[in-house]
Amino acid sequence: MPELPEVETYRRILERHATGKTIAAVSVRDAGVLAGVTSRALSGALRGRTVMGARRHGKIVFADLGPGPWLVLRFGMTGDLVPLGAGEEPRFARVVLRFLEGGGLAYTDARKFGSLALAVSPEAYLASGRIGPDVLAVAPAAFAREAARRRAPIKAVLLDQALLAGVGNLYADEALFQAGIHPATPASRIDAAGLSSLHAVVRRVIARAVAIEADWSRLPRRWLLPWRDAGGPCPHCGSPLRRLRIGGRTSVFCPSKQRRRR
DNA sequence: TTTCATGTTCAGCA
DNA sequence: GTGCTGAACATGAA
Repeated sequence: MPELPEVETYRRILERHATGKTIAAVSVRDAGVLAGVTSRALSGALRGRTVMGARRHGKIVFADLGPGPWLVLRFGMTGDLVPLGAGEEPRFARVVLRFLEGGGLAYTDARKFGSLALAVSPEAYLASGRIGPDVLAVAPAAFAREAARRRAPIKAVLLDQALLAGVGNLYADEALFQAGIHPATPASRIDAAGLSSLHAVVRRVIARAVAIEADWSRLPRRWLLPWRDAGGPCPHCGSPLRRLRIGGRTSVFCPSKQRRRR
């Protein structure tokens, strides 16, 4: 279940369960999740290396293995990172790492939209893809300036990883809900102050979700997300929530709180 | 059986 | 070249 808050919990899992440990074995159960590397090359590059730590940028996790290439983990729609005891192997495990000291980690991904890759460094990897600054790190003015020249719906702009890395479909809906902005509003129709405050809302929403470790049972009941799937009433005004397809993704919003502008 | 899905990428069009 | 939209990817769950 990976947007930035979920991916941050994966980073912590990696840090907690792998830091200081040495990779003894790499089992690729489905090479379909490997990007730009063969099973053999991945195993060769990882075996014998010690995990020094883990970084995150947007929805991407980088495992620091000391001198040599970094391991890059992306989670697609259904990726997860699962700590393993001896002999365990979860459903949908695609790659399994076992540590010399015992235990292991499984990279699971039912739909296989995620990927594992090797990179010279996080910086090199990010520069070669089109990944913008992490949403928790970028300055509001920079976001407002960029977004103001887009004519696409604000919802699509929030999801553009080249502009803001880390915002996904669900938290984008939450932020627009809290900001009172209709998801189909052309970004260029929102003034600078509106874009800046939207940016602040996005950061607050994502920071809060990180703080509760992306545990949805702990989401505030006044948020949209607990009610989003049920199509249930707006937690503020009771209006039936509405759904709309924007930029190929489903948007859920409150038609009364988020009025359409054009 | 059909529809939908927390992401990314690419072809095609204006 | 630029910006935008929609399809495709592979698969499980409702």
